[in-house]
Amino acid sequence: MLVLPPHSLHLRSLKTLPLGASRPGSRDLLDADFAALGRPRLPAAEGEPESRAGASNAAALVLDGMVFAPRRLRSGQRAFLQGEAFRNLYAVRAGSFKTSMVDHDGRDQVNRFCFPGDLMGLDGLAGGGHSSTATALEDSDVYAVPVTSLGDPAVRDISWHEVLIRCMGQEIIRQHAQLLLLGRVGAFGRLAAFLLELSEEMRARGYSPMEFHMRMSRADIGSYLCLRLETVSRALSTLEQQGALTVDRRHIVIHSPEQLQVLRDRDPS
Amino acid sequence: MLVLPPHSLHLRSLKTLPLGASRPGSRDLLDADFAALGRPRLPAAEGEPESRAGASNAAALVLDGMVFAPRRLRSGQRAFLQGEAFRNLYAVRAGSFKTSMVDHDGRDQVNRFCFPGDLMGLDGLAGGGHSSTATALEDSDVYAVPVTSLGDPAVRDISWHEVLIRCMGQEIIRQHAQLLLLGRVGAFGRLAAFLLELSEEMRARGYSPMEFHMRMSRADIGSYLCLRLETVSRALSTLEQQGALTVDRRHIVIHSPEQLQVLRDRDPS
DNA sequence: CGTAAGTTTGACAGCGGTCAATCCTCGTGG
DNA sequence: CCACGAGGATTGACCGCTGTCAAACTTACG
Repeated sequence: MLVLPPHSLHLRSLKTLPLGASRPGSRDLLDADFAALGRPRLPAAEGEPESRAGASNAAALVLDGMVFAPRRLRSGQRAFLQGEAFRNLYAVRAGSFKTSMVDHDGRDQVNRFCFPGDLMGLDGLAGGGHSSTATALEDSDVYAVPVTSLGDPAVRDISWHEVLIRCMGQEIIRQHAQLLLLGRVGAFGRLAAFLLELSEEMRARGYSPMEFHMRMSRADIGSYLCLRLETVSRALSTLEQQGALTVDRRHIVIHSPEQLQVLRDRDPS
Repeated sequence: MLVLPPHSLHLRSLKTLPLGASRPGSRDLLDADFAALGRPRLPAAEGEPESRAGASNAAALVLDGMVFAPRRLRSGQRAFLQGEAFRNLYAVRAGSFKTSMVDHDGRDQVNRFCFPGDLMGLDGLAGGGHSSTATALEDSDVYAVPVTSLGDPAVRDISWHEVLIRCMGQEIIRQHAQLLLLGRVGAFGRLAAFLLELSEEMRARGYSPMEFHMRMSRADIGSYLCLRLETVSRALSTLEQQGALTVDRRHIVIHSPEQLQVLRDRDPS
């Protein structure tokens, strides 16, 4: 049985707060936290001996039993499905995901892209089962956090509730900001905002914010931004012609973040 | 000091769950719950004697002190402002509100319309103050629920946290559904969805779902649906010409909800 | 090597945005 | 009581952005 070190999820929940609030070196702390949750392992049960380091402190005791072993998901596999009963929240340990909803016609809308440290499945907390599907964009690892940890009197922990409430508040703000974006700007502004968003995710995880690899397809990006994939492709090509960035397949090199910011902030439509 | 009867907010939190889950007569219960919170009163402090009926049961005791007297807001006044420190959640007692975000240019995006029983200000729970503004669309009453009730050990109540988590989950689902709508259908489908949404709100509160008065302007509707006000006006006129509804100023009579459903569900782009 | 999936690019049409004029309703003040 | 002005709503004209359809190309993978 794995245990949750103190603050690990709490720190993660603060990840998307204004960066000024995070102290330097916080990323290392977070990585350490996640590493302490257990080594990556394959889905097949392996009896590898568990290192119980850190299991004996107080916070770990309070949350003991709340987190299971990480699960490895191959690209395209789903952590949970829309309509499925709500059993777990999922914390991304490695890799990336998209969460999407499908309507009765089969068209699906991407709600969010998730990276290490992100919590998936919050919509299930409304009580009606999962209302979205989480699909791995590459081979990824997730921690499953059983929902029973919320209702079980033995595990009830106010701080864990507060972490959750904070995460959900951030999710709500994220969605509002997305709405604001869609109402304010056209295809170029939306794509610029998306690229800057990705860039920020990369920076927050210690990768280069100026050069990165997108794991999602053009169709996924289009769905996320309420655009057709052709429009996304065209806008990328145009931005490349304008010298704002270089795009090779899914590899992006940003040359002028300033230009992207202008498109995001001032481009009417 | 007013007290919160057992389940009152909890019942409200279930308001937007699938209707199949709500039992008949639930609306009367909800009204009774809100009525028990206190009579409507003007903002000026009036020393009218407080009826303490129901104050002595266990649930009321647990939540005692969490709810203040309702506040009367005139049309156009704000319950809270974007950027303001987060001090209260607000439960609508009577009237209606819009919550909106403004960007650096002053353009504002309506996120949601709120009616009696709705909880406003959930975005403040992320920890960074209010990220939106709540504006009364008519003379309205709200209950202010101090955020201190969340952190104060004396008032800590797991069920209250769970109510909040459930409300936030529903808010997240609502936003996802809105995104799905925007990506799927064009102006007519969006407007049809909006009218059916309003219709459902009216039905849930005991008013006629086929004939009602909209308190929001065309500009507000357009902002909410990511459309210009002229497009909203045009679409309304066209729907009227098609016989789906009658529109007189802000008074709506729906003649064919079926036609609206078709527009919402099947109309591409 | 062949098939499938993803991407790019082109042509074209239409929806919705923009600008503008007019109308209507309501509140205010003469 | 009426005149006036402001804000909201409607309608028209125009056009540009983006969706749609289609074809060609590249890469990945069996």
